[in-house]
Amino acid sequence: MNLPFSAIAFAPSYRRVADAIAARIVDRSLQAGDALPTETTLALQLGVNRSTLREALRDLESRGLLERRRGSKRLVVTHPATQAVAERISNALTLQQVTIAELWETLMLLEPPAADVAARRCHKSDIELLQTAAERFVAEGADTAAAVAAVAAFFRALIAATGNRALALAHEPALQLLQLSLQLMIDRVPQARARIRDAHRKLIGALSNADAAAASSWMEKHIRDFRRGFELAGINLGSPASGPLSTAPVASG
Amino acid sequence: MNLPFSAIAFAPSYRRVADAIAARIVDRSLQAGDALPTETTLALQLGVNRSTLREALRDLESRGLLERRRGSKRLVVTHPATQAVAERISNALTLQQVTIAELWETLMLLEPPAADVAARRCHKSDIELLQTAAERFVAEGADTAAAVAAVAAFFRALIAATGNRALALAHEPALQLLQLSLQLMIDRVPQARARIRDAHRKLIGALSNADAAAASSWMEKHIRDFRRGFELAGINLGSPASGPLSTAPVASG
DNA sequence: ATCGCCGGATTGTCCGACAATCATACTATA
DNA sequence: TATAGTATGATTGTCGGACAATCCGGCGAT
Repeated sequence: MNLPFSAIAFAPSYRRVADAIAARIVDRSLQAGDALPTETTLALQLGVNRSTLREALRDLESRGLLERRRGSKRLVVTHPATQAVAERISNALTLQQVTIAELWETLMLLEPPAADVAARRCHKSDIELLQTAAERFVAEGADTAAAVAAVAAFFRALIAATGNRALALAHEPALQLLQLSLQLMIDRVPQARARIRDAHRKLIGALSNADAAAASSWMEKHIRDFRRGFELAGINLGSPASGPLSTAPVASG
Repeated sequence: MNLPFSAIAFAPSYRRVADAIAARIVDRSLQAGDALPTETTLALQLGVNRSTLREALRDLESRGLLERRRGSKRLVVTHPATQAVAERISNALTLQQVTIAELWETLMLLEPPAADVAARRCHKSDIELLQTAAERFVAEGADTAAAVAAVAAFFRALIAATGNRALALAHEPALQLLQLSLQLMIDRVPQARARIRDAHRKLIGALSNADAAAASSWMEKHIRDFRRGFELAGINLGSPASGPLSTAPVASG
């Protein structure tokens, strides 16, 4: 019997350095908002060359653990923002060619019970956010992209009303990746706008009355409508969703 | 009236380079599995210095778009693995100090309807995976960590049975981050093992019979049990969940 | 207090270098 | 012939140093 050797792992130092810094962010000995020492001193402290350190910094930067304030030189410690993390996920899903059907189903599973929870918890301020999103949707006449953004904002506001950040992160990718299809749908299906507007109103009403059951069922109808809209618009539900895979220069603010 | 200037975005070239390469991976002109050119030629092609290029490569590497095969030098194009992406999310949630209650609630919303869907779709092979996970759970006597891993594997198998990858990614972070609490719970609550075992059996039965309603309701009981277990174990549901924030050296295989 | 200016500090980018390691072809040996 | 050993070249990881552009903070003038 030959007992198998476990492959020994050797990490190059740029990765060890990155992990060392990451560990200190995660265990909060480096607080969010703190400015990192300068590259030279950091390299000196860690005993590596500045080039090596910089490779590690790029790693951390792309993990969302570090970021550079606009128009500033120094790197500051940050915690990854929901939006940024979700974008990463969206990218991953896009690359795996996840279908529109899968994304829709995810929303279908997630949002109705989320609406239920939101109805039990939401405060006045949450309602107001929903209201403004709904109004923005109605206000957008020609600009379909803006209208779709308003729809997404409505969903986000609703999830925010649950106060559950894990939930927010879970639904965000589906939201991001469906936006293009949604836009196409609204462009092609004339009655979509009215139906979405109505759904928003009903949902706001249900949440205002803390009527969980109503909120859930309206949300279900709302999302089911999406699917019907997709079909009416001739969108192939089996086709992979392409999200905002724009690797556009991010103006970090 | 002063019309606001939109802040002009200037991206340093290491980021532009990273985005350029990322774009070619996303639009599949660089297929997964392809080996990248050598750093020198790549730097030459992109018109930047090798040091600069390497910073970009670290970025891509940490996005999961590139990886280095074990014991090899060349970087190859990859698509981010679910596991890796989920780990990123878990890290983000940890840093935001998401509470155990939030994670539990996410599972509570997600899994029952997922079980419903799974019951309608799952094949024999899916059932077998569930079966082995359940057996592994029973087999693990003393090793609580392994038992918890088996529980997680059961959940993963169930979500896999839905055939929905977006769903898989959505529930993964909650799964990862609850593992520690779950372990603690199983250690402290004697009857937990038996209840989990029973839940597994009932779920497998429901899925075998394609009984969606039963699957959903058993799953709901299963997860509700977790909460009761947490309370019995004296786990504070309001406390932030600390996941496997190990920045341990990853032996990429 | 606000504005403009200046010197030092810091980052972004480049160049060149070298040891360690990997890939490969070639050779020797059983 | 198949396996083990050896030599050679290519590639990566890491280093040191360099320099322009830009940011920061203080100082003086208004």
